[in-house]
Amino acid sequence: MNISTQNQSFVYHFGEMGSRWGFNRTVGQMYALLVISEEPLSANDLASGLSISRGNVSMGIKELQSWQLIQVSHIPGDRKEYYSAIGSIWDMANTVFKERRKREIDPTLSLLRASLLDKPTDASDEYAQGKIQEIHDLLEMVTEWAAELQRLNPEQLSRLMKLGAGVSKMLSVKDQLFPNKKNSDSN
Amino acid sequence: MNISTQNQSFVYHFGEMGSRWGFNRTVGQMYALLVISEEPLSANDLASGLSISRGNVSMGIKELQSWQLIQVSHIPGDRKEYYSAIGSIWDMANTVFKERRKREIDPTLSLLRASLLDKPTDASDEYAQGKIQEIHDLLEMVTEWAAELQRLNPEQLSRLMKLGAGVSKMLSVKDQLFPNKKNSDSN
DNA sequence: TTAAACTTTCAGAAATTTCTGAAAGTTCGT
DNA sequence: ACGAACTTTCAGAAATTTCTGAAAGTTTAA
Repeated sequence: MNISTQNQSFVYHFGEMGSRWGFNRTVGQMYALLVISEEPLSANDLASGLSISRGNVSMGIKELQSWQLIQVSHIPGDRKEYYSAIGSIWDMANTVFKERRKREIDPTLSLLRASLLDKPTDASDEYAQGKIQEIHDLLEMVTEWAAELQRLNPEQLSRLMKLGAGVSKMLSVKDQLFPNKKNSDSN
Repeated sequence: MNISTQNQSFVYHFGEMGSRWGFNRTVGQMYALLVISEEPLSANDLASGLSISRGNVSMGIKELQSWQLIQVSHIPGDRKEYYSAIGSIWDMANTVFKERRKREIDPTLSLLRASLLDKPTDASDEYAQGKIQEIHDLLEMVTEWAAELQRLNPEQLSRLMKLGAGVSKMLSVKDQLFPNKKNSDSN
C-alpha cells in the first residue's frame, strides 16, 4: 500500500492538524488516509502506507474507535479487519466537536463551578472569582449554543451560515416583530 | 508571590487547557495568573508564583505577547516591567480565535486549495479529491461564518446565542418573509 | 488440540517538547 | 564610561509523548 504523492501532503498535513484536535500525528494521518480512500483499509495497509509499526496502528485504531470516527468491516474469506471512516465530513466535524466537549469543556466547567462555590476570603480572591465567573458564563453560553446548533440538520446549519452578516439583520427584524420580548440583559 | 490555594487549581487546570489552545502548560498558567490578578505582575512574580525559572517566564511572556493577550505597564521609580491580561474575557476569546485561525486554519485551507489544483490521475485520486473538496468547503464556510460572528459586538452575539434553538424558527420566519430568496443550494 | 492468521499489549527506545540557569544583552542614572 | 537592575537567549538537562517490535492473546478452521 502506498499513497499517491498527490495525497501525501494532505495526509501529512492532516496529521499535524489532528494533533490540535486531540489526537497525535499518526492517528491524524491514519484517519486522513481512511477518509480519502474509497475502499476500507486493513491495519497492515495503514502501517505500510504510513511507514509506521503495526503496533502503533493498533493503538491508533483503538483511539479512532474511542472517538467513534471509524468503522470495521470484513471481506468474505479474509480474516483481516478492514477499517473505513464513518459518515460524511459533517458527521466527522460533529463527532469531533461532541467528543471534545465531553473530554475538555465539561471538566473545565465543573472545575470552574467548584471554584465558584468557595467563598472568597479577601479582596483579591473576590476579583479572581469575578473573572472565573465571567469565564464560566462565557464557556457555558458558547457550549450550550454549540449543542443547539448541532441539533440542526446540516442543511439548516448550512443555510444559517450562508446567511453570514445577514444574521444581525435578522436580530433587528426580530426586534421589530417582537419588540417587547425582554432582551435587555445587556449586563 | 504565592497563589491562594483557592486559585491554585484554577491556574493549574487552565494551564492544561491552554495546551489545547496552542500554547504550553506554563504559558497557560502564566496567563491564568494574570487574568485573575487585579494588579499587574512582574516577571519575577510569575516565576515565584508558579515556581518556574525566570528564563521560562521570559519565553512565556514573548509567546503571550505574540498572541496579543497581555500588556506591559510600569510603576514609577521601578525599572521592572509589569504585565497584565488585556481586555475582557470576550476579547480574550476573540483574540485566541483570530490567532488560531491565522496560524492553523488558513494554512490548512491553502494546502487544501493546492491539493485541489492537481488534476486527479485515476479513480481513487478522483474520490480523494472529492473528499478534500468537501473538507475544504466545510472549513471555508465555518471560517467565514466565524469571522462574520466576530464582527458582531458582544451584546449582539450574546443575544444571538441566547436565542438558542430559536434560531431555526428564525430561519422559517425568514422563509415566510422572503420566500423567493434562493436558498435551495442544498447540494 | 493444534496451528495458522490475525490483533493487542507493553517495556523500553526514540523523538519531541519544555525547562533551567548561567551568560550575554539592554537600559538607565550618575 | 561604569555598574546596577533588569531582560533575553540558548545549550543542554529533564520531562513527556510517541513509536517499535517481540511476546502474548484471540479467533477460526480442520
